[in-house]
Amino acid sequence: MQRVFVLFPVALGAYEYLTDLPVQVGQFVSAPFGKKKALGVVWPQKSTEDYPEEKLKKIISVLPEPPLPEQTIHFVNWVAGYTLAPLGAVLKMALNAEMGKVSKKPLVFMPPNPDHTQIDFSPAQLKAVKAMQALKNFKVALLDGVTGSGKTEVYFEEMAHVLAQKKQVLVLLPEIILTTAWLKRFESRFGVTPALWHSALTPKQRRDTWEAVRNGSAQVLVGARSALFLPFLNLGLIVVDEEHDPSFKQEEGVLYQARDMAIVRAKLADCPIVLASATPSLETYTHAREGRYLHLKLPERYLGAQLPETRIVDMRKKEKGPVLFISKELKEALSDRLSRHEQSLLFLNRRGYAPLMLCRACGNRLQCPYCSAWLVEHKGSHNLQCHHCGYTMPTPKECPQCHEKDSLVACGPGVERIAEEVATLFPEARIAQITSDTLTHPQDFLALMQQIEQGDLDILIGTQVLAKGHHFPNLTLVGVIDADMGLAGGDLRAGERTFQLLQQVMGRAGRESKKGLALLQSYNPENLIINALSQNDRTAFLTEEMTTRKLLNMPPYGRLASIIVSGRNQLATWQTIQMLAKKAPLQKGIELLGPVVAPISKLRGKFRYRLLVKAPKEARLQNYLHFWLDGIKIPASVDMRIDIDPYSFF
DNA sequence: AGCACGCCGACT
DNA sequence: GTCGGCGTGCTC
Repeated sequence: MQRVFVLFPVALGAYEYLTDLPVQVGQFVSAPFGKKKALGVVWPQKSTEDYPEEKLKKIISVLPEPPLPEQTIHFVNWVAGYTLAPLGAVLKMALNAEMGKVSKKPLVFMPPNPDHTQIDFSPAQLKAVKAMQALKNFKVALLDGVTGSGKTEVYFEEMAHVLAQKKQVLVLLPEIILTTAWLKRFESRFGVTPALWHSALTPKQRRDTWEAVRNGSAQVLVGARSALFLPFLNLGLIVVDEEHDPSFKQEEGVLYQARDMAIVRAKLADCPIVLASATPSLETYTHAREGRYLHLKLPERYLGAQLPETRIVDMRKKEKGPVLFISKELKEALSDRLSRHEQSLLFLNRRGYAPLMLCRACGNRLQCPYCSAWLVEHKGSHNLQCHHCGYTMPTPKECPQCHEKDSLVACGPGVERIAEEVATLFPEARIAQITSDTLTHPQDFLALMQQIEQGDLDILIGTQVLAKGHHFPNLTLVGVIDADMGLAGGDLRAGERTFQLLQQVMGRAGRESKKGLALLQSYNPENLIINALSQNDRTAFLTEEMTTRKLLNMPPYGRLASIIVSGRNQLATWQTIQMLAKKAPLQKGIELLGPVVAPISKLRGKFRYRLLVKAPKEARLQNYLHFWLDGIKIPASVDMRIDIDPYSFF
């Protein structure tokens, strides 16, 4: 009889068991757990012998399944240690498949052919390819190139190089709905489609893909952030495309930044990792500038396509009239494109018709019953929606508070309202609204791309789903309806996000031989970010942002952790966070900010409070948090979670 | 009295 | 996560 630890895919730590079976670390076992039996993994953890042997239960059986690879076990341990999430919660991400099941007809992944196509590279591309191919062991490379500079072809070449060595490649992309265009490019380069990992897979696809990654038959796997936890045996390269994209930060369950964890994963595999972006995150850019990352630059647009001319439209000088959201300049530019049969894109990162409904009679603002957020009017679906929890109600005919009839007025614009205005200005134009409401399936996206390419549409009006990765050869005008929108709120990364998003959107204009124009409607035309965008001066933005962050000891020059406490009982929740704040140990250099009410103080019926821990870069932040929080009991009705390197301050 | 529901702790 | 125990309060 020996004592072994078993970790289950639930938000707990490993538990000790007795067994006389010959078990190895990583093997899947069935064991009694609580009132039931459960599937777990034999975990490498030394027994302290302090749990009485007579209380230990026995492992029931060992599954014939091959063991979880050692690197995956190390990775789970590392991520749990870093994020302070329960070990089992991290294991759950690695076992996101029905373990133990065997498919009769498993999915077969054709191997990608590294020599399927040969590409003619520009000198800059060739230089980047050569530099990457020289990397043998762990190294981070930033592939830094403007939209259309040919980053994808460059990292495809590195993938081909790694595939030729019979090693696996992991590609992380921000949002899977956007990958259809990417997959087409992959297929024309490698002759086959790669294995995919995303939330919409069926249980069988999930199981088969998991197994194909583990046994090495899936040589290239493309996925969203959770693909990082797949059991690669023989990983030779990781690519994180659009590395700056905020969707790499997981904001639910285990809170982690997939780009950062991907670097750790590459380190464990001792292989190179490529971070690709036209607008690198400040973190990545700083590492590259200070020489820790290899900085590969692709300065020109491939085939000489030009960047758009950019102008700020000062909305403060807006003329009086019935038209509200589209300026005279933008209207004229739209009219120009229509007469030349070229396409235009109007960008507004807000779904629906209006972000707020207000009663003219009593001043009531219609709010979500579960969140401290306004309900957004959606005319298309005749309802009001909460964009935070998904609550919907039919648009009322009267004010729910004072019952005055027809007193509700829509305040502010959403995509639907812009579309309405465009339809009034240009009744003959063929318009499409493009948001996550209208694009739920990858096929919809593909169909839309086709419509755009065939020239069936004149004006596209949409949110950030339009921002990235697509090549619209006849699109020559981009109008940003509200360039200031993302800058409000004072969140640490508001400026960075706005710059990255708008730079990407503006890059949609004029990608081929036709020169594009981008118009930025702004009420803050002197704002540094708006100016940097209009001058296409990334360095100006990055320099200013780095100076500010350095001055305030904010990331990447300092470290943050957020402690979020939430619960249905407002008083108990508030008392819990106050108690936590009171018990915070003093440590030189570590600052505690708060407790404060979270910016969205109530979400899905739960009240939320937050403490921010600010520490110097070299501080042992996790150790500090353990020292502080281990052993503190909080009421079961209150949830506490820790967000290391928080992105959202909601 | 009977039971539905929500809270709360245990899980080796 | 998932279970059971237990207290509260509503209904028959």
